[in-house]
Amino acid sequence: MPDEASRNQLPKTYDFKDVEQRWYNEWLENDLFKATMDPGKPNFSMVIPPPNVTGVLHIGHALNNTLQDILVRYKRMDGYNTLWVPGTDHAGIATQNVVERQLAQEGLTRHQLGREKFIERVWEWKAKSGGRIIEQLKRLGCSCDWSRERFTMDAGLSKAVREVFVRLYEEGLIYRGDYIINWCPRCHTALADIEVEHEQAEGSIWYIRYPLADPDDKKFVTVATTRPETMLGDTAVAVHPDDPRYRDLIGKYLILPLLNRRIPIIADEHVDPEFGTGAVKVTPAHDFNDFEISRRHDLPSIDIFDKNAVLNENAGPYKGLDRYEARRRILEDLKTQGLLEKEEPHVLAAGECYRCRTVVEPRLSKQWFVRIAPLAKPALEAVKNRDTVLVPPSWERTYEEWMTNIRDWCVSRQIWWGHRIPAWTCAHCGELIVARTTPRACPKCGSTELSQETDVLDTWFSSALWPFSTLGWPEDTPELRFFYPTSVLITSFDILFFWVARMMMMGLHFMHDVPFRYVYLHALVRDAKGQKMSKSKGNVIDPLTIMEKYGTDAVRFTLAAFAAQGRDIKLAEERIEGYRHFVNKIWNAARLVLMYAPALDDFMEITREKRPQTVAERWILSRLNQVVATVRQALDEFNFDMAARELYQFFWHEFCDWYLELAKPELNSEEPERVKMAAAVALTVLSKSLRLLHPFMPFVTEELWHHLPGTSGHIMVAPFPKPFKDWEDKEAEETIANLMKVIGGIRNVRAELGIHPGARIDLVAVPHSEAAQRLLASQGQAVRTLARVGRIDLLTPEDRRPHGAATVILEDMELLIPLEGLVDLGEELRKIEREERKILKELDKVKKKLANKNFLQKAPPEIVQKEEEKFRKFTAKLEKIGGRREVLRHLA
RNA sequence: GGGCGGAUAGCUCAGUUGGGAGAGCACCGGCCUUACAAGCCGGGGGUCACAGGUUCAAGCCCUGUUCCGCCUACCA
Repeated sequence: MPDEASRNQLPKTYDFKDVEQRWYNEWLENDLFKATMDPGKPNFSMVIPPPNVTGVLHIGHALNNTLQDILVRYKRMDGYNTLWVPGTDHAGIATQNVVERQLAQEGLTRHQLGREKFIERVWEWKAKSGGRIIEQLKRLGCSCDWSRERFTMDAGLSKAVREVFVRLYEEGLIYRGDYIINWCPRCHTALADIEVEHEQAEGSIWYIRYPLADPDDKKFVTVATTRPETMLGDTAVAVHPDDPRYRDLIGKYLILPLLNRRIPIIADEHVDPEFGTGAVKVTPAHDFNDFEISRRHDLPSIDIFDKNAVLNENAGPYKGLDRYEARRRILEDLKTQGLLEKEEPHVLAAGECYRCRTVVEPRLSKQWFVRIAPLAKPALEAVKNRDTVLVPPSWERTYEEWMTNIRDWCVSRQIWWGHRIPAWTCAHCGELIVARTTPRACPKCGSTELSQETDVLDTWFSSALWPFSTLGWPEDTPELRFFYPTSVLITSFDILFFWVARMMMMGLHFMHDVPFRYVYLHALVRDAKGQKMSKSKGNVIDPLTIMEKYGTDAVRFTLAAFAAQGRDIKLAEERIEGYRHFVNKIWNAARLVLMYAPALDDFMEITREKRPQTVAERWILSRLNQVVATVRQALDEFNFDMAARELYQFFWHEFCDWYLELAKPELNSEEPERVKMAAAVALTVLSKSLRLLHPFMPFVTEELWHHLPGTSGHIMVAPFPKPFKDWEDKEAEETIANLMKVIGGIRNVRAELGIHPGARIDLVAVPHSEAAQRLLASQGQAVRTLARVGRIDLLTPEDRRPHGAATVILEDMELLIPLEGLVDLGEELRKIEREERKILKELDKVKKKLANKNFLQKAPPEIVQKEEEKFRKFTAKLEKIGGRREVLRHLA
């Protein structure tokens, strides 16, 4: 804690460098992030979307975790038991790839190392570099309960995975079977449908002739295909049963070119006679549709690829060729034999592995699947009846669409890093055993020769359990009872299906309740031009670099201010620079307020008992009140951008630009009571603003908090401001609004006439109402200070106006600035005529409305009243402008 | 093919029950005014994509069109 002298003396600019580290450590040392389980308080809990252990903090993480931290800090200050569970994901394929690349540098493959040694290597790597992203989250200021950090491969979480797998198997919701799946020839594993990405691209479609085995009037059937190389695995050609072109051929045989295999012509409803030639080659082992057809017609499957998508012995002369080389050769050979009819351009969307971008190969193999329909149904219902609310709600339809058309989930992966599937096969009798613990002997035949399934589970299988596995499930822990379901999940929309949907399914199935009450889906961070950031494009904004450069608070505030619902964030470095200026503004406002802190002695903040005196004081407190309400509501509704903008606008343009300027005369007054009151109001607004800002900018607010008089403890656990009804003051707001018009008008005249900002000018004011008189009487000091006015003379509307004066005309007031010689009366006349025309136009619109009977009848009375008020104001202003115009015409 | 979102100032975007078009940045002009030049003061700039409709009243609601994104899909 700073001593009294340093408390009130701040350096001129804010240096975030040492501050950030210092306060983060202090929060940690004081256990301020730790969850409490006080039964007397409401709960707020979140689980972090676990970043990959391999990961490095990118701008998407920065956004995601900033938003979570804002919410959890807000709730913590607002008196909730808060729990934010952090952790990382083992990211099977990605992590395995990283370690394999390392091995490759040593000239090794994982196969040379063997499974156990390889896994050891991965753990070693994880111990050494796996914590990097966690450290980076700390730099971002995240207030996670680090004592509860979890990893998806931890013993506890692994136990949960086994429990879930076994239970689902016992319930018949997991099965093993030979099906066609997406195979990545580079990662050497099966992928789930959702892990395959489709990008449209220009390609070709080839028309190939398959000769009839017994030619009659027809010699061949032409098929169209985008993948000629798969013809080696063809076991039939299908046509639509009603297609007149082919009806007679059904049941006959074709000779598959190149391999000379006899294959039948079959009839299947699936074939679209309109497309291509209406005849489809059927390759059951390498195409999803063809696989379905083959099952309907009991056709054989011929796998022509090995795990690298290189042609195998079933490909005859093409054995050993890579699939693309094979395609070239096959097309060449067909051409030579006169069987290639034509090639046409064709748009297609080949599937790519989401981890490595290799084109995937549909492949028939033995895999494990989760039967999804029974799990998806309740997950769909939960969103429909709003047990879980998606924000923004536009995602509901997308979610529904996906949940309705979802297919069974392939969960087995042919890699080594992950949760090994708890299934064993008996070498003796072939029995399949699925068990929580390693079985010693086959329950059927008693043999001890059991071999465990070598596949591991999809990483998303374990992350689907995250909201309850991290809280201790399958044990019945106090945390689980206290914090499940979690309050909110904040994540990026692109993992809605990968992760959110699966957590919904698993949560409902195993916990009998949704995993979270709200899901807030934020957008992607793109570059300034709206392009996705990528290393290859070189347009990446690295959060660590910019945090280093502008400070963490500026980065966080920028991300929050741009986090509008349902829209991508286009981020440019200039934005962050702009918000760094805001951080500095806060710093300097605090410096000013603290200069007057000694005057406060015991008085401190404004409370119920201490009533503000001046109109400005009443005004700023009234505005503060509204801001408190707005910020709270915005955060409650996940409108982070609105909350941030409101705070920015209020603090800078109302508190700094107007209140502090208006307060300066008070602060420098000879009367101690006035100084005290002004300082107390300033301190109150500052203190509450800092608390409102703390969730967004934890560091600078904490630093300043400790310099404020009368504070204790840390701002991160100080109460979040609540609105205070007594401070509402519409009258003060109106007065200050009018004062701003007066000062603004005079400043405008000064600027237009090129009067030096330091020079004092005199003012002649003509009030046309009592309110105007009161304003001039009570706010003369403010006008003199903020508009650099010397004398203020008052005239009545009947008095003669001074010659050669610039004019400002308000609704109930004329302001004249006598500047003989400086004012070009001709220009002044033109200006006033311009203004007159503008008001006439406005007045015309109002008149039309008021003349409209329908408007008077149907519009709500308060709107009609408003229009009448406008009519009155415009007329009054016009009258004064007209008078002034006449005067100027005579003079000019 | 199906679905979703966007089009508002030069740029990036707010505008939540329909009721006088806003902010930040950029730009122009003037200021080192004792908190802040990372600042202060002033200023210009918009047929709210287009066409209809509902309404006393539309940036906002409805219909259609154009353009731009994204997601999804087994026309080979």
